Amino acid sequence: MIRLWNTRTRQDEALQPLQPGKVRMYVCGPTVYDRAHIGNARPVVVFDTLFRLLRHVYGLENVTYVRNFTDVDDKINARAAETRRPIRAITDETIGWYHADMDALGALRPTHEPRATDYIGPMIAMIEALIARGHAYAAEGHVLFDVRSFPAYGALSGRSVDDMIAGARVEVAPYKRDPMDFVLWKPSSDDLPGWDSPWGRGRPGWHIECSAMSRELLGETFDIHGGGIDLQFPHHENEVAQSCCANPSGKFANIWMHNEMLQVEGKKMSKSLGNFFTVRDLLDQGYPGEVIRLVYLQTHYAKPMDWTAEKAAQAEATLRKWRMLTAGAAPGAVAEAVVAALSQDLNTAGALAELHRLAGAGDAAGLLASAQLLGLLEPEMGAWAEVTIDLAPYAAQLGALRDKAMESKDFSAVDAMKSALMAAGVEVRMSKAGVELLPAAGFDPAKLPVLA
RNA sequence: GGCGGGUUGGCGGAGAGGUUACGCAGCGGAUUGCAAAUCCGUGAAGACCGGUUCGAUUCCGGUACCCGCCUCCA
Repeated sequence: MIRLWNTRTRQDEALQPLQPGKVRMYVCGPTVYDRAHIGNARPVVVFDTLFRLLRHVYGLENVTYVRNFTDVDDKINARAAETRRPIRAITDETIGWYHADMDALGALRPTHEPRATDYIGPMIAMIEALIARGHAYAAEGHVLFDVRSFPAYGALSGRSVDDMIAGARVEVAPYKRDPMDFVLWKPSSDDLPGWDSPWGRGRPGWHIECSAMSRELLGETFDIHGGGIDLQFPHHENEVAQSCCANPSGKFANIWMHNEMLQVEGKKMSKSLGNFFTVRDLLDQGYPGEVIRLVYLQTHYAKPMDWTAEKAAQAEATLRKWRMLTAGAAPGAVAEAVVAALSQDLNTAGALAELHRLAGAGDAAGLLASAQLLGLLEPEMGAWAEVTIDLAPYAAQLGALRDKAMESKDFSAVDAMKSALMAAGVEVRMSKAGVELLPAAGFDPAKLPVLA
């Protein structure tokens, strides 16, 4: 039994699939105009982990996961104008980057990754239905959603239309009936991408794509809708309004899940503070994707997460240890305690504690299988931890120096070499049995001492 | 101003109304030429003020501080 915190009802609820035995999930994906930053990656890892849990519990073929690409947006248009490149070239390239970067974090590809521009027809149809039902109106080439026509508007994010207007930082366009009315369709000038519609050549507003694509691919109602908490308002609120008003059933997503934001070294990530990183930046700096993933999993998804270099170093040390312990082992059964922790509102930190327990008990098979449920210790993600250089000659030389020193009682040469090895991130183990060298956290072959 | 979230030991970070979280670091011991690794043992917490309770870090109320959204940037 999987329990999840539903931000819509503000309650902890048991996941009871609307179609018994089959789970359908929709997560808001990126607007593709630039590299994904590490904040964008958090929902990817969070919902990938949920996807993996769902597949484990319900079976691979019984979970449908949809994550969209927003490839029509004014940010993309601006990027195209500024670089003088075709829009499609920018979105195709960015999608390629996104795939490469998220793959590196061990995120499985969703079942469907629809592009908004492939669903303009369904969007137009949905907008027409909203007009026909009296929830939207056309004005000056725009189509707007009439928020006063949907009494539940604001319920998802816990606001009321009147409160929001009191806050009054809303753009009041003359053609709006109510300041909170939002755009479903807007006109495009000749230099902007546009599609023919009953309201003239134009393009969709931001929110309608998720309503249209989720209905096409998952149906009017589905089980889980996810995304960052920053999307709760207005994006998700507007999705709810559109879908509930356009769908004959009047229903939409059952459980809403929102992940909290990410900070860097205790501060909001921003370009002005110089703490803005893309996933690719971190990968290029030498942080393995698996290490980044483990850092993410250490914090419960509903709490703010802080990215720090210190955490990454600890995560790297942990993964090295686990990889060493499980080297050559075949995955056994996934530990029940790990599934139980994840089933409790995706308690990844609790699941990791269980992994530490398995490691402490020396259960390599259980550790491997359980870690892989979390997307860790996957064989294809372990290249970074593999020893690419043979340390045996170093061990031999250190051993020889040590043997000499045992007789002469002068250990200075041994200590010097040991220090050099440790500076290169090598763990030095000397015992009666001999000398053993292992790569440890921060291992850097370039720093190894020169052999005599 | 409106709405939402957070505050746990040196650091990170969970669960549970009463019994050891866990990881890293620390301390004592074994071991070691010295270390490392390993093993054994061990100290350390719940922002603040009230309330409910036999008992709260865990429930309720308030205060303070921090963060996010409401506005292009997640």
